[in-house]
Amino acid sequence: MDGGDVSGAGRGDKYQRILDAAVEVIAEHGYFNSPVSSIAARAGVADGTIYLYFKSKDHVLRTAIDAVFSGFFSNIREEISRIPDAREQLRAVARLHLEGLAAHRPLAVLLQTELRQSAKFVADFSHQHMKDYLNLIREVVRRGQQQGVFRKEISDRVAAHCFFGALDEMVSAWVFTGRPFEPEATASQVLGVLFGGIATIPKDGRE
Amino acid sequence: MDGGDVSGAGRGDKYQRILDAAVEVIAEHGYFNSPVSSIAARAGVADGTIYLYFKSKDHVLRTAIDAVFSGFFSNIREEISRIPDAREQLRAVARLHLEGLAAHRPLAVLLQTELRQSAKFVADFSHQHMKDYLNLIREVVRRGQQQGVFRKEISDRVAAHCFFGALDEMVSAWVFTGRPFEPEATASQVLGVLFGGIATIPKDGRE
Amino acid sequence: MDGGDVSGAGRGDKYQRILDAAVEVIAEHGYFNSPVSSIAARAGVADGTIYLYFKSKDHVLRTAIDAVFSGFFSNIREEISRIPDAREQLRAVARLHLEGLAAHRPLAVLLQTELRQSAKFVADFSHQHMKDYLNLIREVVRRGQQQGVFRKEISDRVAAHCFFGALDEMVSAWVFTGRPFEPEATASQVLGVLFGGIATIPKDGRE
Amino acid sequence: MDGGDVSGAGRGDKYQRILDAAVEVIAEHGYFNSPVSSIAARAGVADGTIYLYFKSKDHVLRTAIDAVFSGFFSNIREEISRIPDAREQLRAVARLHLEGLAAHRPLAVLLQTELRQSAKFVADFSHQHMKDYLNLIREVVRRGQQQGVFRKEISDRVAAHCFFGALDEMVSAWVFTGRPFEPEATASQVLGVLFGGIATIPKDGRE
DNA sequence: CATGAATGAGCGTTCATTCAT
DNA sequence: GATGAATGAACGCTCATTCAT
Repeated sequence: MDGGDVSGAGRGDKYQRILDAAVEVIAEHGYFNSPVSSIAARAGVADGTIYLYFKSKDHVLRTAIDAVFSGFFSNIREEISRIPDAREQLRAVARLHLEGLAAHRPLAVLLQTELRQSAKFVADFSHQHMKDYLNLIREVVRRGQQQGVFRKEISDRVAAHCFFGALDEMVSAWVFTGRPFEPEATASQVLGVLFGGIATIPKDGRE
Repeated sequence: MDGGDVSGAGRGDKYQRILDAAVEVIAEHGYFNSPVSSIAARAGVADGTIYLYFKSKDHVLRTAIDAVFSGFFSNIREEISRIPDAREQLRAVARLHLEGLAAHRPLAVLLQTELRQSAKFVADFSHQHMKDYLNLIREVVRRGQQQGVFRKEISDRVAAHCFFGALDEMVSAWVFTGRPFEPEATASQVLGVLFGGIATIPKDGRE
Repeated sequence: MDGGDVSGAGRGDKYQRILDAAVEVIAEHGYFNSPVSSIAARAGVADGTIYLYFKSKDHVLRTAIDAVFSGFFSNIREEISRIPDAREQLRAVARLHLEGLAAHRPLAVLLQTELRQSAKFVADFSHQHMKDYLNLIREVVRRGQQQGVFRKEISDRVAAHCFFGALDEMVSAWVFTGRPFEPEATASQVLGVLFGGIATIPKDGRE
Repeated sequence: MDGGDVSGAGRGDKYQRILDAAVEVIAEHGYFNSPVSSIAARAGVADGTIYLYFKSKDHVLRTAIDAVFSGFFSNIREEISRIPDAREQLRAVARLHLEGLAAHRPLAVLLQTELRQSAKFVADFSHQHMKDYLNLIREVVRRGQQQGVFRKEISDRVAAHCFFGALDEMVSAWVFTGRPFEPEATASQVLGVLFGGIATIPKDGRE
């Protein structure tokens, strides 16, 4: 495009404005309750303009989510690559996950809601992102097991799901309640639970 | 119009058939891709009949979900009340949670997807169920802490979220991948992680 | 046709009313300039009602035209079957063709215009009807040649096209000018030209 | 900007390129399925450029057709003026008509289809051309009647319509079937039918 | 002259809901 | 109660046309 300025109403940054508007509007009302006209209005463009940049309403949402995941992944991978210890890697993932979403609530809302829509939408599209993310976590878990810092008797798959599920739930709780959210502290607490476990006496799965 | 709700199982089984049909159809195609006429057809009733029992399409879904949660809760509460040990109580919750959903895939699909539609829907409606469920888990955690079997230094809120999030994620993984699911074994694995933690050396949050 | 159902706004004949309305509206404004809403309004039904009876706007037009052709064909075939002489058969075709269209101007307009739309529409659909009609005429021509009443040295294909083309043009002239039309007299004149030819001296193709 | 095809093709031929592109594109997809942007793309100009030369999409098509008819007429008039015999004049018209369209299939398609779009379009616009053409033919017929080579008892109007209708149908048959077309031979066959008639015994309108 | 991004009215179609039977 | 034909508002999307560059 042309050199876009940030001059308020914006000039040449329609593409990004549409993406942002879509995330906001859909986060507020849901995908199927968000007419294209609402997204256009929020973005400050005409309805038809959206179709100059995207093939369909669907495509707008997919693009927005793809962009988020891409940025998210490359960010995490980069940070992780600089950390040798698997425990610290997992800690970094937790922090980045929570910080990333805490920084942009509409996005978090969207990820906790629309991403889990009807089978078709999720299966065809966002499921791949989920798999990628989970695989990344599994790798870290396996690395920790090789390093001897994570217990070998637990499944890396299950551990990764528990880890992701716990983080995801913390975000959901925030998103659906709206209470203040402190990503750093939350990450710390979640890791406290997941690393050390809930039980006092190492009775379960721990001899 | 409807003059209140149809008390109990009602006369004909149409009421229940509509609920079942709604769960199935919506699980397959999603809420917004499930015309009322499809639900009616699946239930074997006329379109208009649905409005004799429910005041809107929305109401059908809400009622179905309410029924599920109610049954789920009373079931869990009853089972738990017979168990003295908090660890065993949590174990029972995990088992019932996974078994309950494993036994009825369409329901599981619906809970993992449609329940999280738009923030508004969740906030207005299903969030209350979630809160009830989480409170139930928190109570168990606190009981365990009093009993000395769960570590006192972790937040019961965080522990409950981690526990629920982990279970939820296992269901999601099943729902979105379709791979065979063994609730008993899965419950056991999840508890292995959550009770004992991932880490070997009690470094984190554990002295 | 139209002079029939004057009985109030009509009740259960919506199917036919939609077809009639479609023919009228499309004849007046053309297929692409006739919104479904206009057809619905003319038929005295709601927009959505049209989709209870037809799959699409396209389908309405196809159905109308199919009905016309079907009625037209069976009518012509029946009349022809009772006539032994090929010349009289051709005469009957001409008369029925012109009378049939003269009796329902909107239909004639539609056949002279929309039926010849863009390649896809014509090729896929109405072309088959045309072929059937032309084949019927060719058969009559061949029969006349066998009977010795039509010249053997002319191609039945070309003769049939000339015959149809001449009739078609007479209809077009009427449709586009709006001048009064006498099907009987016109048929007679056209046959006068086609049977006897234009030329006085049998110079051309006639020895 | 684009630095495209500035070479050779010349500067100011845009007007003609747009007309040609319109004929091609509309012949392929029909008027209403041919966005202005497609015509512009085919012509190698920007969408807006079309509006520098024409005041609407409609105007492009009208202009193209006007040009065709004008060229066609002046050509026919000139050729005819050099021929004394009315039979040969008619023969020339048939040949030029068929050759002219055979030489440029997109144009033929357009004339057989889009020209007959809606009654309104035809009535408002192309009908005048048709009338001119038919009058030209009628003149030739009358001339032949005066020369004694055409039968006086047939209406020049009807004869002209039959003649034009027959030619038109031959073109339609070619356009809609796509079979190979030999204008010279076809003209000859059509004239064989129209000059000499179909019937053997001069029974009809011929004593 | 030429561009092509932007506009927004208008389209075909769907579907939650109503109501006469 | 039960039906299902009928409604009409609302949607996603297209494209003729304009206008700042």
